[in-house]
Amino acid sequence: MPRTEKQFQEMRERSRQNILNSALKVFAAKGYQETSISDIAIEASISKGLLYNYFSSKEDLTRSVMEMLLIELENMTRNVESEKDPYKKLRKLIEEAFDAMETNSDYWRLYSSFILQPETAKLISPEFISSLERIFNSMEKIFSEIGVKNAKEEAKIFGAILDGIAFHVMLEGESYPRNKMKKYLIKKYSKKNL
Amino acid sequence: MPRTEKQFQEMRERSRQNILNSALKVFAAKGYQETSISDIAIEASISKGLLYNYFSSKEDLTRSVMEMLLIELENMTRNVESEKDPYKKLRKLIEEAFDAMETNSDYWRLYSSFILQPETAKLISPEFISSLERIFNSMEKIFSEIGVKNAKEEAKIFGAILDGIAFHVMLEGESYPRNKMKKYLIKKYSKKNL
Amino acid sequence: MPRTEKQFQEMRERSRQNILNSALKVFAAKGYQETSISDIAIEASISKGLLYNYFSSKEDLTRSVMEMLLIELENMTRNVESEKDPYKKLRKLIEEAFDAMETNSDYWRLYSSFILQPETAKLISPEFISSLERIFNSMEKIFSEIGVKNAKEEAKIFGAILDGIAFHVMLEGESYPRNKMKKYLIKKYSKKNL
Amino acid sequence: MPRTEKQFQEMRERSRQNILNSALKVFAAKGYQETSISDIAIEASISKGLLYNYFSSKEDLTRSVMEMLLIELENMTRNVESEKDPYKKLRKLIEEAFDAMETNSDYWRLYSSFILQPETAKLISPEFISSLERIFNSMEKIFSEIGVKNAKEEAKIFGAILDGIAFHVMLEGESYPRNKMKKYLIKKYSKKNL
DNA sequence: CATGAATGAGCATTCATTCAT
DNA sequence: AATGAATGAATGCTCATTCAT
Repeated sequence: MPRTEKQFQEMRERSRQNILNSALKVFAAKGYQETSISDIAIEASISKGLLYNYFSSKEDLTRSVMEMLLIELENMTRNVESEKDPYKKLRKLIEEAFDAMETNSDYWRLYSSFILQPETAKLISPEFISSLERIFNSMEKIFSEIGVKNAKEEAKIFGAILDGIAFHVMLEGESYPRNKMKKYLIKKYSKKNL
Repeated sequence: MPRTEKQFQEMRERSRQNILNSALKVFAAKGYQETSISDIAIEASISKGLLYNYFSSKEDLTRSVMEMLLIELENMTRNVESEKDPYKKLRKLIEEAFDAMETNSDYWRLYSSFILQPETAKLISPEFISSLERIFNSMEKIFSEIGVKNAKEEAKIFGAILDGIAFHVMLEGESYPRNKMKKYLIKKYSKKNL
Repeated sequence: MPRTEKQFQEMRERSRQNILNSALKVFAAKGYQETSISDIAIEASISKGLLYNYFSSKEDLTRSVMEMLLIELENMTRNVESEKDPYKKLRKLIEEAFDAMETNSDYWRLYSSFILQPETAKLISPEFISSLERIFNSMEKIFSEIGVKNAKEEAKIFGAILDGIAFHVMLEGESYPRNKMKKYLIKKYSKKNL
Repeated sequence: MPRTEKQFQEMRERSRQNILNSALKVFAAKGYQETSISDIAIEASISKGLLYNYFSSKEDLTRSVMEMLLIELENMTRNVESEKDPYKKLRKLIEEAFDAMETNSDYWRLYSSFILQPETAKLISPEFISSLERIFNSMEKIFSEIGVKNAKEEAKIFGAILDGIAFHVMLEGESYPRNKMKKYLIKKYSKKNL
């Protein structure tokens, strides 16, 4: 009995996801430039040829990996929406950001380096920027709800603080006082101080 | 008759600077990995072989380029020391940072990507981190002079804001409201508001 | 439909042998240092890239070529073992050595130069020395069987004569009186004269 | 007062010898292929340019170095001529050969590898072969004086033994029983045994 | 005579991509 | 769909040789 069209599509999708996850894993571990198509095929336990059946080039694969990361980033901010209290939203944002630095530092590093390298930057910018705008907008709304003046600017500063700290953490590693800064930020952006 | 020792040294120094500047230019335009030694030699209008007369490897050249950038960065913060008034110091820091984003955005991008890519990061980290620490320390002193509580944390936040904004500017380019943010930050960190 | 595992293995083995034989040929004709990977690839009618699919480096390829030669050398002495009479063994050794000088002189030259050049010597020495020892041991046994006093030293001298002549043949080429020397040696090491 | 033509010639000759000795030293230490013109110029404490004032190419320099070695080799055998007794001549030849293996092993190795590598071999063969013939002839004369039958063949065998042992010593290094073999050969080629 | 900066062809090696099966 | 052998262009680097001074 031949497989149905649907089964077939599911198989393809699973295979595609397998490749994407493998690529992300190897990219994060070795860096983008140091990762060869071969490395990814091995990690995914498939042949190089098959990989080209799913992605037309290394560039195409890279673009898709970056889209994955983008979606994850958006999910992170979406989680925050479940909170009602805007102060709690801010607190959750801070906590999520610090958590990500801790547990997914390789991905953050990959993410940032994708953005900063001309070759990979050109693969994502448009989507990324609109995604970033959505995130800033939702932050701005939070500050508005709280009643902060200049909510737009404060949202941008808030975002810059989180990204700037992430950058410093990537740079200094363990020696950066992550915990102290997290607590300090939570206090600074609490009801009492805004 | 052979050239004098001094003549040779001058030739070497000129040639070395020519190569360093060319490398910086091409690295900034294309990114580190996409730049070949050939590209740099062409930009410098010399042969590949000659480049190796001055730098023993691509890594050596890269390290030297990064040292140039580091010195420039330190100069930037040193300028600030000429001010007496701590509020003016903060203002000058902000202005210098925004100026750098504007005029040297390629170099900033290169600089950040150097730090984020495993392969290039290892070439500079130690010096960079100690340089960063000096900068943070001088920021902390400024906040102390002003009398801000938690000067250490506030200095880190101040630095994170500047680097975070630089990151967002690299990302969004012209669409980022640099001027508005600069003014807002200057006001936020003025005597009236601290 | 993909090729079967077995088909791939056969392809690989054929290709590997092709490369090894081509390498031996070019090494023998031009010498190790003067032979480029390109030369070998051209001789083997494949791309340079493919060569690296089979051998991880020029060094690796060279090592494999030397192993081939070593095996051939051992086979030569092993043939001798089939004889029962120790005098006939000596005679056969002499004959085989002179045959090798004649038919495989390039390989002998390559072999010797491999051993004498620091860079290639390090690739084979251990195996070669133990192989040489085995050969000397079996020669010593022959002389012992014959009842020669100082069998060990006489074996070493016998080996030195063969290698020394080979060296002179490489040097003088056709002008060296190989045939006369072969006959003379056979007589010298015959039952009548020992 | 300008230098006389003669003084001038002497200076050039001294300079030339300096380069030749430096080249020999570096060739012997690092191997021919691994030695660059730069290495030799540094060893000779002169500039690369000046070296080309004395030798037109690396090949030319190499040829001259090999001629030096050849002359040294001939001197070695000429020393032997001072002895009257042919048995003592043989003994002295053996002793000189073993001494050379011990004290000048690097030069021997270089010498042999020169002969065995196609590229360098072509630079010397004709002179070398006639030199070798002279040496064989003088050996033949010694055996004739002693009254050995087949003096020509025995001379060739004697020479082959010495070269063959030198080859094995280069190969096995310290583990080769040089002293035992030297003594054994001296005895074997003494009045009592010939 | 003497210097060493400069050249350029050549080398070993890598890797994204193609393709016969 | 699936394989991995095969390609070829590109890369970092070396070095004999030349030449302006």
